[in-house]
Amino acid sequence: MVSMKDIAKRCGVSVATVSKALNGHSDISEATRLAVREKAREMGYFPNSSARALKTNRSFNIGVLFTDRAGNGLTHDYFGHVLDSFKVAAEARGYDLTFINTNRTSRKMTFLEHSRYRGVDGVVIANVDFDRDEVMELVRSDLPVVTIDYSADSKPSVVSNNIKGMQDLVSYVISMGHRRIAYICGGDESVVTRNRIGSFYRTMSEAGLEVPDEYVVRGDYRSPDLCRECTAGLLALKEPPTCILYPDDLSAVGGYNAVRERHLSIPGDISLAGYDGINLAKIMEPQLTTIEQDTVTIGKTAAAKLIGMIEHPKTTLIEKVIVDGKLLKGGSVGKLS
Amino acid sequence: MVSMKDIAKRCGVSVATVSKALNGHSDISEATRLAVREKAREMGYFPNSSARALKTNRSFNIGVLFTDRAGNGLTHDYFGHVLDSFKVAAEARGYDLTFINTNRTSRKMTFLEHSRYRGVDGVVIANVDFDRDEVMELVRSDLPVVTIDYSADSKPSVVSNNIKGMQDLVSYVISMGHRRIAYICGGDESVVTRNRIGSFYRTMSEAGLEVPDEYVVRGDYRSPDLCRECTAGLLALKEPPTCILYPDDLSAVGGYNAVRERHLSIPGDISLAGYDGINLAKIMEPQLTTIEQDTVTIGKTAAAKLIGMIEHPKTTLIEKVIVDGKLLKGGSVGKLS
DNA sequence: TAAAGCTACGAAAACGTTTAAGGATTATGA
DNA sequence: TCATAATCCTTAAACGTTTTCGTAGCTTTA
Repeated sequence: MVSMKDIAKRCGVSVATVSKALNGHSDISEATRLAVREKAREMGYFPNSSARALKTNRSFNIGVLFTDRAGNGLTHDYFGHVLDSFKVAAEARGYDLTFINTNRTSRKMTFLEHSRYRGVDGVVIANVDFDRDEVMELVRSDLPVVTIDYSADSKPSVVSNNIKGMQDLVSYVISMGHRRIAYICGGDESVVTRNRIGSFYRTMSEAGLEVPDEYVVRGDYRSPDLCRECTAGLLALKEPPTCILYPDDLSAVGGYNAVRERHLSIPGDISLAGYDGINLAKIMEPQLTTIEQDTVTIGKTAAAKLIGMIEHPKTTLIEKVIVDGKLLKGGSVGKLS
Repeated sequence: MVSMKDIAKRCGVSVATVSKALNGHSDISEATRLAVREKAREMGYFPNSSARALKTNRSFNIGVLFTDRAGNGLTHDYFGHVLDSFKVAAEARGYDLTFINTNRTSRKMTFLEHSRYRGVDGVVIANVDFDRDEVMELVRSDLPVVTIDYSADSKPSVVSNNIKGMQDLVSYVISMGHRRIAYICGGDESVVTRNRIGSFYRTMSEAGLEVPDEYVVRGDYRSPDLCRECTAGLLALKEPPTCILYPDDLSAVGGYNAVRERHLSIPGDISLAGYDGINLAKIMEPQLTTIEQDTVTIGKTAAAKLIGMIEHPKTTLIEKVIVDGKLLKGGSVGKLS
């Protein structure tokens, strides 16, 4: 590897001059700056990130804490897209991404210890169990952190507007003539789940519609099988709903299956709607009505916030940014006369 | 951050002794070793990875080069699972993962330059365009590299057994009584595509079956829409196939849609089969017959190979490891009398 | 009792950077 | 003409490790 020392030798200047020339300090003449930069380019020089990090305490590396029940959140469509967008935005500003959600190492480090060990400049957290001590230790630390779809007082966050999303979806379904609307909701106690349930009830109530208790059942996220069962239960009611809402698009597939097993048609006999707007929703037949989350904006905004905290800690607000989703009208919700 | 210097001070020994005690060198007495380790634990010490990397040229960091046409391969179900498995295996051996497939940085680095800049110990490459100069530069470099689903002479690789997979699938379909089998294949010129096509023809031929030219059409990977069109074309033939194979499971969804649009039934009127065995395949109705790729083994093996190259360069073979998939019999392929 | 060999530790250099402080040369001003 | 200032560069220390080499003090051996 070619180092500054090599460039210095070839240019006949000191290492310090090379450093300053490359970093654009003002006490270097235009002539040497150009000469050094040219030689550096010619010799294929790139800085050693470890040395730089050691000296400056800046690694230009961002820690990623993404998990789901299955493991690392890498196989999760919605969060995969969010991460993707985050990555593009971060890289455009010179940051790389390193996973810090170690599954099991020899010596056990907490997430915070791992972050310090790797010297990351900041951490983005999404889709984890925020009740875990380890996670809260990180959130409460002095490290720049941004959380996605969860808000802590101490750190900025980017959250999807689940209240408005649910409201838009339910309003649309009502506008299509439905009165008996059921909701298979997520199985956890997260803010996301609570907000969606709350918004569901409120929107229904504001439209003057009753929601029988048996219309709101606990399903789970990304669980087509469980949601298939729940759907079967709803369809077996003596007064079944005319439309069923699911916690996410993947779960809605379970609904499609339950309906088809009974040789019913969508949306002729029953209407269904999902949430998230992943690719799958667009290729289902009939196309799934859903709320498309703006993963690009969420990821990009989170990256901007985190890098803001890193580079301008004084002027970056600890705020909660709310990103709206978009109603995607598919054929899965039919018009009731 | 607590450093070795702090521990040294508290223990009344030199920094060198602390380093050696923590790293288990033999020229340290049992007594001091224990004392140092205890203090380190007590003070919450963790090494500074930058300093260590700078000194030892070992970062315990692995570069990840995963892309797809859409971007970073993070939203790709099959490779997402492979990466997931790789990650678990690598972390168990103390390695972290950093992306090196930078989309666009201020100063443009090649993948190799980026790898050296970050000082990664090795790189895992999957699902990229291996014809790109940048990729081949990396593959041909002296850096430890392992490739997935592609083999270069100079580096070990882990590849899915597409030949056997296709053979198993086609044999099964034939055993179900099908004679007129069509194949919508991938749209690129990759080894994966070539091997599958070759295996398809060979298996058909060995069974004494003809394959009309119009039965093999160019689709594309993960493209339900294109594959829906191709399916429509096949169904419109004056002698349509009784079974259609797709390049992957997602694309098969396009097939399902095309069939349903025509009010035909699966597998009553037409049988379909996919490839990959992603979660989606298991929740489709009827369940999709497919070849389930062993993503866990692929990822785990790749990690073992790469770490082998890093830690024991002399004794690690530059070999091609072939991992078999598993036939998953769903209801989408029916029995023909 | 002296030479040799161990054992357990420390001093110091090195990895590749950044940066504060200082020094040499030239330009400016009275 | 001389002090002062500005410009451009160098020296050296530092970041937190690892590792080579040296050595003090002890034990063994003959």
